[in-house]
Amino acid sequence: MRAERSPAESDTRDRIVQAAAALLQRQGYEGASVKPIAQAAGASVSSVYHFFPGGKQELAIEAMRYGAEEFSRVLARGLSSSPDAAKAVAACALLQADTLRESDWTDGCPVAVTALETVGRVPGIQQAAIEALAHWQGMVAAKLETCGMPSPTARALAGTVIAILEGAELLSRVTGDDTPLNDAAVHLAQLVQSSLN
Amino acid sequence: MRAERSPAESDTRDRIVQAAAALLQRQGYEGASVKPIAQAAGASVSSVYHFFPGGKQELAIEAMRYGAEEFSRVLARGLSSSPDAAKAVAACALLQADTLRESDWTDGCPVAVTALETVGRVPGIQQAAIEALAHWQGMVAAKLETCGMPSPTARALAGTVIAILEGAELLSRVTGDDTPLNDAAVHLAQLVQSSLN
DNA sequence: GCAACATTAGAACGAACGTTCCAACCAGTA
DNA sequence: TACTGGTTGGAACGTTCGTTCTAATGTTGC
Repeated sequence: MRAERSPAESDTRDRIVQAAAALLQRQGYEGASVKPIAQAAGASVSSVYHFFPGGKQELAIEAMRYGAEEFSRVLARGLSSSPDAAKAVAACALLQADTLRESDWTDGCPVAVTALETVGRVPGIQQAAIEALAHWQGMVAAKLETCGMPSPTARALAGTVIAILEGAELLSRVTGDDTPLNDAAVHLAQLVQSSLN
Repeated sequence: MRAERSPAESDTRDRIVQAAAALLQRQGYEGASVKPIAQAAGASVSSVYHFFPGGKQELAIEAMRYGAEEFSRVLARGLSSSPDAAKAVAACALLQADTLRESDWTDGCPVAVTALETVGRVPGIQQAAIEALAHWQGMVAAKLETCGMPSPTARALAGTVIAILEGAELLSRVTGDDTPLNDAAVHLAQLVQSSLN
């Protein structure tokens, strides 16, 4: 019937990537082992190695890319929520707080843990993390420029905005309390506002 | 001769804790295994289990406390570097950038990776992380209050200050570039300054 | 010297790790 | 029906994990 690619198998590959992304952001690279990933995806270990001949490392890189895109969409939604960059950036923090709270403090940034854990030891993962962070920074910088901020200033501030989001998420996840992210939202707006003057 | 406690054995215990702290912040909880820790400490595995009957978990908790105190000293040095809270907080970021750069991006926050990795799964570690973060936040808040900021405002802002430090360190470590921390220093000063008005 | 003690080296444990392999399973095509 | 090629289940590989155990090793007080 379908002549897309195959009957329904490529669906398995997607499930594996999603399950890997979920486990990676909860337990990190070393903590998320292959068997539980396959189990969570409703697949078998052989399927994992069939679709990812590069093994766990290749899967982790693709899972990180997948998670990074998901996070990009959340960021995009927050950034487009208001023409005012200060309000938009604050909305990102609040959106993140919602996502995090509703998922019992599990669905956060898919890059932080895995990247920190493997810095300088798994180049492919580090590279994927760098690209994700740069992409997010670019998104925020673009928003800031639409409000008249000069490009270099915007890039630097965007970096700190990402840093605040990452740091506040860390605090919120560890303490199991969304106060840090909510406070960060206020301070983000304040910082951006004072930079636009 | 010495009647302190014992001849030189408790020195071994300290070395184990230090080695564990170092490996934990580089590779996280799952990534830092017991044998390499003992090896790095110049001790044997039996010594680890002799001093820490609770095993890896007990060792990790104490190592995190040790690392957290070290980080507290860096923070204290930065905070006392200027009577102006804005400048003092910025100095913390620059100090962190120095430490990180000089150690080839390894000696950073001893809490972030391990805590994120074990959120909701190793209560003892999470608790130690919460205490460390709260302590640092308290230090920053105290500094802000000396500049006349009301206590609740200071506490909230101090939380975001810690978040920025953590987030910027994440970016710097992953990218291997101290630009995020240097930019964060500028924005930290700016944020605190605008909050003091 | 000897007994009592804390400390250590090294082997050993079962469990879990990432990975590989092969036999069975399906589609779709002839 | 047979054949083909992508997909899967399950067993098996060697390695490493955290942990335990037993001797041997100091070191301290008598």
